[in-house]
Amino acid sequence: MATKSSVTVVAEVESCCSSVLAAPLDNAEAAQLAAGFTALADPVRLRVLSILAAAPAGEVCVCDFVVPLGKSQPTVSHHLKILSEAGLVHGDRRGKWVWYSIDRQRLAALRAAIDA
Amino acid sequence: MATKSSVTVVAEVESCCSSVLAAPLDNAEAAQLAAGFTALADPVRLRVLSILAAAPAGEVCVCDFVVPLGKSQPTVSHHLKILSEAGLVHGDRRGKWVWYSIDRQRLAALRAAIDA
DNA sequence: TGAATGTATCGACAATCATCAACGTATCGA
DNA sequence: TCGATACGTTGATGATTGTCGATACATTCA
Repeated sequence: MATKSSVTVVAEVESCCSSVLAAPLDNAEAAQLAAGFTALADPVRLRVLSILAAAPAGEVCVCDFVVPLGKSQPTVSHHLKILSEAGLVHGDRRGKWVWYSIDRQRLAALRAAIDA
Repeated sequence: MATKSSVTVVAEVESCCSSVLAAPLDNAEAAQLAAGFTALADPVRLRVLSILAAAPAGEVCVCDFVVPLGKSQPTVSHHLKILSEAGLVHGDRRGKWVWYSIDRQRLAALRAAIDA
């Protein structure tokens, strides 16, 4: 990971159509897509998405990640932040708890980027 | 990236069916998938795939990556190795040259992993 | 065999990352 | 207002990564 814009690279990946396999990617497009895949490039974060997807209500409270992931609460919070900044999940505060859910549209955008 | 198996994680991602959104991933499956996405999590490597996909013959000689990528030959070789170890590309030596091509099947396997 | 060319590897460096302990912030119930 | 609980942030640390120069390996041609 050489280049990074450090903050929200959220918006652009969504705007469909930038497929790796279609156009010869320029540096900027490549960096935006890479930021998305970077969010997926960690076992803990993939398991976060897996747990979210398997949740009946489609959302999971932060505290319910700690035990299944076997990671400390700050570490879980860290990964959720990265997923959130990549636009792959969204957090919703309700009282003391924050419920996270998957943004399947954004996930689909990444999937489309490596679509033939 | 905390955990790493350091060598070829090639074989398992291919064996279909392990979707992040279907089953609650265990550590091993998550690590294998993460290794695949790690290979995609770099702008240079995404551009490598893009250049390969755009090539009329479907394959590109190593030397023809250097200028468009704007990276040194060792760096290009390094990225090709990573993509190769992830099973996303294959190199074919012909005389002095090595021609690389995309393994679209492996790419499809990663795509399927984030499929709803 | 030797020179030239295309690739891969090695060694080193700066930058980034995952992780946790400690602390700060926010919400709820008493 | 006070104490308890749920999350987020900060700071530090060890490991990994991307990069390049130097060098080694492989192949072709003379």
